[in-house]
Amino acid sequence: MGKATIRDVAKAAKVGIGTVSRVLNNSPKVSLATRMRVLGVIQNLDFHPNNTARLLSRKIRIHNIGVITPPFTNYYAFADRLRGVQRGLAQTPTDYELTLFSVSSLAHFDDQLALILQVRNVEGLLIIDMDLTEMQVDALRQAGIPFAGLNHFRGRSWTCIGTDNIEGGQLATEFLINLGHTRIAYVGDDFPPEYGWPTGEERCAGYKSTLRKHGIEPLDELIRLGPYDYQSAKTRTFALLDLPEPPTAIFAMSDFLALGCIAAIRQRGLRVPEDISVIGYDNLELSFHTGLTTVSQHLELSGELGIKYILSMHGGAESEPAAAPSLPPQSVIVRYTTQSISAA
Amino acid sequence: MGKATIRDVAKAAKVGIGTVSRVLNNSPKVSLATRMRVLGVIQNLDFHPNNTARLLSRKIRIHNIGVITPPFTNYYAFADRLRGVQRGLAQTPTDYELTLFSVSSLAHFDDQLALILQVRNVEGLLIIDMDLTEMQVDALRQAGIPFAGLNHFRGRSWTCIGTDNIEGGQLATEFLINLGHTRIAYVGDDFPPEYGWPTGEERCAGYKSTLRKHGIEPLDELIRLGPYDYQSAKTRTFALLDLPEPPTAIFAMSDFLALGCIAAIRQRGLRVPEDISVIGYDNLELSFHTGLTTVSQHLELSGELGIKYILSMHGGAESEPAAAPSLPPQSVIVRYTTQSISAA
DNA sequence: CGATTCTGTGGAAACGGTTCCACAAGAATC
DNA sequence: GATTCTTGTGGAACCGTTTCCACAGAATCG
Repeated sequence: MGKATIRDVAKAAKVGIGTVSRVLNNSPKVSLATRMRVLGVIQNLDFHPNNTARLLSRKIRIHNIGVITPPFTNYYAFADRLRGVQRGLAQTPTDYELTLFSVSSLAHFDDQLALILQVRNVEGLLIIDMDLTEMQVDALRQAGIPFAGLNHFRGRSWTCIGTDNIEGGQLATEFLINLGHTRIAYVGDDFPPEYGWPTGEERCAGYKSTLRKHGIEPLDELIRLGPYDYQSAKTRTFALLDLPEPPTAIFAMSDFLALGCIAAIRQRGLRVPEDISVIGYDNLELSFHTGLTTVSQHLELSGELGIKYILSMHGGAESEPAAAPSLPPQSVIVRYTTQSISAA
Repeated sequence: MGKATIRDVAKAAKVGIGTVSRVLNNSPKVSLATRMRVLGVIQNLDFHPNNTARLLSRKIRIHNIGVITPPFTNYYAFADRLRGVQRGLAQTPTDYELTLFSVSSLAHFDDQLALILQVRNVEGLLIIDMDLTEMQVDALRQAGIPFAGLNHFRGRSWTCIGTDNIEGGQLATEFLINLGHTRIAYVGDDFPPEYGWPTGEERCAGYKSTLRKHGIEPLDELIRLGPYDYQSAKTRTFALLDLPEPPTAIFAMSDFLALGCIAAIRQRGLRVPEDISVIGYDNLELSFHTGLTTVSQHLELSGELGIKYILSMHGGAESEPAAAPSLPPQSVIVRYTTQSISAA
C-alpha cells in the first residue's frame, strides 16, 4: 500500500502512463475530462509520485552537505557555527544544499551516522561538537564522504576545525591570575560528558595546569562539575558561594554556563565583577550583548572554514586531502564581568 | 565530461557493470587485481556515482522539508524558530530531513523558490520571516507542496504561524503609557523594508494607534526608521538623545534593535531604565539573558507548530488543509529595561 | 471531399544505478 | 577422474518517472 506507481494509476484510469505524467505536471495538453478522471484515481489510490525517479529521469543532480547538530542545550553556540556554514556556502557559487540532522543522544548519533552512510545522500558532512569513534571514522572514509568536525579535540586522526581547549583553559586562568585572583573556581560539565566530547575535560586540564604553574594547588571544593545546563550551573554556583571561603573568580567552561553563574551570584545580592569575576568561553554573539568576558573561539569562522574545506575536498582528488584550515589564535575578550582583585 | 556512468567505467576497464557496482559498494567478492583496475579507471574518468539512481534502484525514499531562511541579520530570531522546528521534528517519529535554503536578497528568494518548485525535492516548505506574492502562493499550491510562513502578516490567504504585529505594537505602547510615559520613541526598519515584509510597518501602526487612543499625537521626530541593523539602531538612538526634548521611553521593533538602542544610551552615560526605558519585541532567549523587557511572540513554538502543521498536511487530503495552528496570545515580558516614569 | 492541421493520447526508450541468476574455471572431495 | 564446491564475473531486468515519437480522430481548409 502507498506504493502505487504511475502505471497503477494509468491502468486504473484506463489511460496511458504518458497521460498520467502530463496530469502530474500540469501539462495543458490533457482534456478536462481525462484530467479529472486521473486526478480522481490519484486520490483513490493515495498515489504520491516518487521524486527520486523524477530527478533521475529529468537528469537533475542534487548535491547536498549534511550538518549534524547536537542536542538543544546551548543552541546559540550551534547557531553561531551554523551561521558561518551558511555564510561560507553563500560565498561559493555552487548549488549545494544543506541538510540538517539533529541528534538527541549518543546512540541516536550512531544511528544517524549509520543511516547516512547507508543512504549516502550526502556528499560531505560537518559534525558539530561531537566526537567520532575510530570505527565511525573508518566507515566515513570507506564511504568516501569528506567530513570535518567543527570543534577541536586533541590527537584525532581526522580534521577538526576549532581551537585548542587546553590552551584556552590556560588562557582564561592565566588572565584571572594576572588580575590578582588566586581562589579561582571552575564550573563545567561532567567527565565523561553525556555526548562523549572531551571539551570540558581539556579546558579543566588547562585550568589546573596553569594554577600549578603559578604555585596554586587546584582544590576539589572549587571544581564543580555537573550536567550541562543553565539551572545546574546556578545550583553549583550557589554551592560555591556557600563555601566558608568563596572564590573570588569563576572560570565557566562556556558562556552559556557563565551566564548561569552570574545569575546565581546576582541572585545572592553580590555584584559581578566587583565581588566575583566571571569569565566564560566561546564568545557567542550573545556574549557581546551581555558584556561577558570570555575566550574567543571563532565559532562562526569555524563553520565558514569547515564548509569551504568540504567543498574543496569534493572537487578534486580524494587521495590527497586539502590541508585542514586553521583558525586564528584564540584570545581573551575583555568585557565587564572581570576585574582586578585589588580594585575591589 | 564528468558525465561518466557505470557503463563507461565497465567498458574502459573491460569488466561487466556488475563488477563495477561491486567495487563501488566494497563487495568482498571482487579479486584484488580487478578492483585495482576498476578503481584506476574510476579515477581516470573522474567518475562519481549518481546517488539519485542509487536511491531509485535501492528503493529508498527520502522525505524532506525545506526551510527558507532570510539573510543573516538578527540570526538569533531565526535560530529560535529553527530550534522549534527541530524540536517538533524530533517529537514526531518520522524520517523527514530538513533542508536549509538561505536567501540573500528578495530576487534570490524568488529564484530559490522557482528552483524548489522546478526540482520539487521537498515535500513541505517552512518560510521564515518572508512574505510571498500571490503568484508565488499560486505556484506553491499548484505544485501541491504544503507550506506555511513562520511569522504573521495580516490578511494573507496562506497559513502564517505567528502573532499579530499590530496587536503587539499596541501592547508594547500601552505598557509604556501605563508606566506614565508620554514621550515615547519608535525605532524600526524602513517601509517598505528590503525584504518586503510588513512586520515593522504593522508594529509601528500599533504604536501610533495606541498613542492616539490616549490622546497623544505621534511625532515624526520620535519615529526613527532605517536599515535593520545594530549599528544603525545606535545611530538613530543618538539622534533621539540629541533632540531638544529627548524621549523618556523607546519602543524598538525587535530585541535586536533594542539592544542597539540600549548600547547607545549607555554610551552617552545615561542609564536604562532610570533615565530611559526600552522595550523590545521578540523575546529571544538572548533577551532573557540581557534582562530586556519585551513582547513575547513565541518564536520557538512557532517553529514547532509549523513543522507539525506541515507534517499533518502531507499525510492526508490536500483538499481540506488542516486548521492552521494558532499561538497563545502574546504578552509583555517585564524585565529590567523599563520602569515607571514617576520612579525616576 | 480529399488534404492538412490540431488536439489528445499511448507507450517505448531512457535516466544510472543495484541485484540476481547463470556460468566458467579452478580447488577440493571422494 | 568424475563430482561437487567455491570464487569471480557478465549482463538482463528492474526501480518509477519523463520525454519523444507515432498516431487516431476531429476540425479546418482549398
